[in-house]
Amino acid sequence: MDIKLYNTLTRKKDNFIPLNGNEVRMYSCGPTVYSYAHIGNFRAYIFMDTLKRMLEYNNYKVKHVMNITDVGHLESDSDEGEDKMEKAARKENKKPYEIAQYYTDIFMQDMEKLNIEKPGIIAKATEHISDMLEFVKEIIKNGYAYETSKGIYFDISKLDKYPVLSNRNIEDQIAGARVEVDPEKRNPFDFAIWIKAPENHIMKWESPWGLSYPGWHLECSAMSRKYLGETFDIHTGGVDHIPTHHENEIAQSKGACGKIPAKFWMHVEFLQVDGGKMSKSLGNVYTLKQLKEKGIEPLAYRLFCYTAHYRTSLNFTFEGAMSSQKALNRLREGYLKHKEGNEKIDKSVIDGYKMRFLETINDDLNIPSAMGIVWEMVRNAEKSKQIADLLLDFDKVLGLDLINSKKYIEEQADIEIPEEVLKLMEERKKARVEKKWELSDKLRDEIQNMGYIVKDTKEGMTLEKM
RNA sequence: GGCGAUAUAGCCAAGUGGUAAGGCACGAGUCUGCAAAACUCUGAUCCCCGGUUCGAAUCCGGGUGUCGCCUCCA
Repeated sequence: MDIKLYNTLTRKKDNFIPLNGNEVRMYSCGPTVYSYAHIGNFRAYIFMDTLKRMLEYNNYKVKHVMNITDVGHLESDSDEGEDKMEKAARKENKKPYEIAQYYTDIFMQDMEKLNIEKPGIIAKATEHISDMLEFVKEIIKNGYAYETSKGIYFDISKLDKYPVLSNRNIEDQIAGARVEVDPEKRNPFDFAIWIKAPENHIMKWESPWGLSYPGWHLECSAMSRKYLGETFDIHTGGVDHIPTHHENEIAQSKGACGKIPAKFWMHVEFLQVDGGKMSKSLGNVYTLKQLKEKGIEPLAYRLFCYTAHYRTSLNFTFEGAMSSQKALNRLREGYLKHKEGNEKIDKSVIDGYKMRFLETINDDLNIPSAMGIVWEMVRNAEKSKQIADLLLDFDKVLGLDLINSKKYIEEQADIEIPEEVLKLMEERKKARVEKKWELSDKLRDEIQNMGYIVKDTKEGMTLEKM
């Protein structure tokens, strides 16, 4: 079945056909590991993972590369300010490499909690310095770069077209910009591909221009080519990458190889918080850990991301995240009911679900719409193993780890209960047998005051931590 | 100022020409001694104005609001 994907390069949904047979080569812009990744960052990685799963569901083999930026990303996405890594290192009084390792580890753990499949190749910038240096030399050799006192700059006037991803008019941009232009640059939008290191700079390498370090955009050009070749199928990132990072990446690759590296450029819209931007000054930059503290599982956040299409901005609120947590719990219970069901469902119904699901995910990864089908199945009054199996099949794309539903439900119930609460439980049980309802209600209140909610089910009393 | 998005029920949101998916909340009901949970049922004509069309949330024009990028916070 045809797959359609929205391509920022062409500004429309294009038919997706891999360049090389059954193999899809995909590159995703990964994190700059100078701090904790927040839920906005993870929206992008959840998208990247779901896209990859969708392609695999269509029987493609996906070769997936993600970078880890551990050098060269300056405070500004262009080439102003201090290196983010070094700034964090100074602040935390550690070495840049320690900072990188620490935040990379946490990042990978968070990825796992979100059930994001680890990309086959994870490329660290600092481990590819020689590849990048080689890339710079090629750009220079082809006449697309020049040296200044600060480093090697890419000369965008040598390109047939810049920018290619957006319709910006360079002159208008310059007129509206408030940044002072480096007088050594030939064009205001020229950017550094290689930066000469100041005396006190820690991360630096030998090069024909002395001790220096790579510009941020360079790593993606060099590493994507190394692992995926000069041209590959898909490049993913956040919308913030469109105007500078990806634009410059394309410029560099054209400078070195004369080609736009990826056929499809796919961008995830931003996550908003409480209707506005997430920003440190507002104190609303949340991490997965903070969500967890409020009782929202990472997988519930994943499901939350599925409420909106990846190309529309999604408004995060704790209320909204809680609703996804509840929905996830119901989804798990619904799955288990089907798993234990014995109804026979007509094959045409099952095939219908499957066909609609495939159609909708193949239409530019319309997961919100696909979830509508999932709920329709879950709510089907005829409880059937066929539906349970199909839900698991769909979960190959959704990545909600439904197969472990039981485990998650048990984990939520499996809490340590203090002695006193257990004692009150026993008393209440007795009261209920004796039908002393007033006493029973009183004991329930007492237990609740200690932080536990009592539920009377057919199987007996259960406790839930508040 | 430039560029780009977006505006659908209380909230989060699908839906690109034929009379509005889904989730959560609310309300009603089933169950329960009661409650909770679970399950079932219930709600919108789609920012405003004008146009095209037999027919528009969906296309066009003009407004207005919100958001993002260009500029430090993603």
